[in-house]
Amino acid sequence: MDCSDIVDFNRQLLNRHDLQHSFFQLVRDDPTQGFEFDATSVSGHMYNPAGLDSSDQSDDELRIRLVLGSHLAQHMRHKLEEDKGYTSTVGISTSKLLAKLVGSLNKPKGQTTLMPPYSGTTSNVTTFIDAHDIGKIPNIGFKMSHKIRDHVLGRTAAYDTGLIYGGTKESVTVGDVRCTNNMSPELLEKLLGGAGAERGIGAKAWQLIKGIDDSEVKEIRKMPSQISIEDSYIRLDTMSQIMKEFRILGTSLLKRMRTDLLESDEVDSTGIEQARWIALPKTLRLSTRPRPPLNADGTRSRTFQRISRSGPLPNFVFSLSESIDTLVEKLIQTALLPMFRRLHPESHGWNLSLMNIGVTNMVETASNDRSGGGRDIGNMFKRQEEVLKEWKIEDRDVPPDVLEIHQCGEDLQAREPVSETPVVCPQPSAGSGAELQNSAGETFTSDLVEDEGEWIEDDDETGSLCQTCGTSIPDFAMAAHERFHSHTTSV
DNA sequence: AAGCTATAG
DNA sequence: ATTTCTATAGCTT
Repeated sequence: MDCSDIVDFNRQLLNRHDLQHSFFQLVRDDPTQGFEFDATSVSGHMYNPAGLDSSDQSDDELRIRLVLGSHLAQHMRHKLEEDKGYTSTVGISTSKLLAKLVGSLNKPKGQTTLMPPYSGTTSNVTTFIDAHDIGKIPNIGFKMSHKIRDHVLGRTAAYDTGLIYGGTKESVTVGDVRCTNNMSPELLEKLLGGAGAERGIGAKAWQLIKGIDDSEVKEIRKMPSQISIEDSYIRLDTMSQIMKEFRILGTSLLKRMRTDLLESDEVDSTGIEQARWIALPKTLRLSTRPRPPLNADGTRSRTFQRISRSGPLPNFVFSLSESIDTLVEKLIQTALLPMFRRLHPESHGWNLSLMNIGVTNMVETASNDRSGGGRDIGNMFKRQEEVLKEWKIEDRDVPPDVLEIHQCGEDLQAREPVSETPVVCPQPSAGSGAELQNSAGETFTSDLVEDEGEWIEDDDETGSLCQTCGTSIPDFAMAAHERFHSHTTSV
C-alpha cells in the first residue's frame, strides 16, 4: 500500500459509493525512512451514507460521517503499519484544511477528529481554527502572515532577534485577525494583493480564516513537472568557480534525468535491455541568487530573491551513447554559459550565494500515455479486488476481538486525555456532548468493507443509535463502532 | 515562453 | 532548531 494506492482506493470508493468530499489526511510519521510513499501525505474521501450534499448537512449527519471516516482511517493506519511497518498520523474533518490542522494534535501515531458542531455560534470549526497563529494556516505562509500580522498589530511586529525565518513573539491568532476592525475579504485583498499575488487572494484568505476550504484532492502526477539541482555557497565570484559548479550541478542533473525519466523495459526481441525516455523536458533554466550588497550600517539584509533565465534544452542531452561527462561539457558550452552571460552580463563584480539548474516543460513520450489521464482502469479494478479480498480474508480469519488488539490499539489505549485543545473526538465519555475534549479515538475494523455491495442500497436508514454514545451508526459499521467503545472505555 | 513571487515539506 | 534543497502553483510580461 503506498500513497497512490490510497488515492486510488478512495477514488474507487468515490465512484462506487457516492462519497462526498470529506477528508482525512494521512501522514507517514517517518518520512525519512523508506520510499514506499510518493508523498508524505494524502487526503482521502470518506463515505457519506446519506448521500448528502457536503454544504447542507446537519451536525448529526456530519457526526456519522466523521465517525465512519475515523474508523476507516484507523483501519488504514493499521494496515499500513502491518504491511509496511510505517506508523502514521491522521486528521479527520470536512476539508483538507481542517483535516490537516486537526491531524497535528496527536502526533505521532495517532488520529484526531474534529467533531460537530460545525456551524452556529458554538461551532468547533471557529473555536478550533481561531486558536491558531495566522502563519500556521496552510497557504498562509511567510509573506502573507507578515502582512496580516503587521496590519492587525497596527505596526511592524517585533521579531525574535537573530531569527531569520518567521518566529515572532507577538503571536497573532486567526481569531485576532477575524475580529480585527473592518476585517473583510476586501481589506485582505488590499493587504495581500498586488503584483505576483494570486487573483482573489483576499477572498481566499478570508475563507481560510473562517475555516472554509473547498480545494480538491488532486491526482498524484506520475511525472514530475520539473527536475532541478541547486547548491548554495559562501561566495561564488570567479568564472572558474562557476565552471566547476556547472560541472557538479550539471552532472547531478543529467544523472537525475536518467534515473527519473528513463524507463528500462527489459523486454526486447534480442533480449537486450532497452532504455527509453518516458518524458522529455523542453526547457533549461539557470537561476542564481546574488548576494545583496551591504547596507549603510554594515549589516546585510537577507534576501532570498532569485533571478533566472531559461531557454530550450538541447536535444543531445538525451543521448544514451555518450558519457555524462561529455554531455555536461557540451551543455555548459552551448547552453549554460550563454545563459549565465545573459543573467550576469558583467565579467566580474557579482557574488553568488546560490546556483540552480533545472529542466522543465516535460513532454511525455508516446506509448507512455495511458487513456483517461494516465490511469490504467483495468489494473485499478484488479488492484481493488485484491485489496478488498485481503480485507475480507482478514475479517473471516481473525475473530473481531483479536482484530482490534493487534498493533493498532496500544497507543490509543494508553493515551491520556489531554486537556485544553478545542477539539472533540468521538469518545464514549463525551457524555454532555457539548464540551470540548481532546484524545485519540477510534478503533477500526474492516467491517466497513465487508459488505460493500450494500452500502448504498441501505440508505433507508438501517442504522441504529449506539447504546453508549447515542450516535446514529449505520448497521454495517456498528460492530466496528462497538469495538471502538470497548477500547476506549477500558482506559 | 520566460521571469518572478510565494508556498510546502 | 534552523537552514538548505527540491518542488509546486499561479501571477505578469
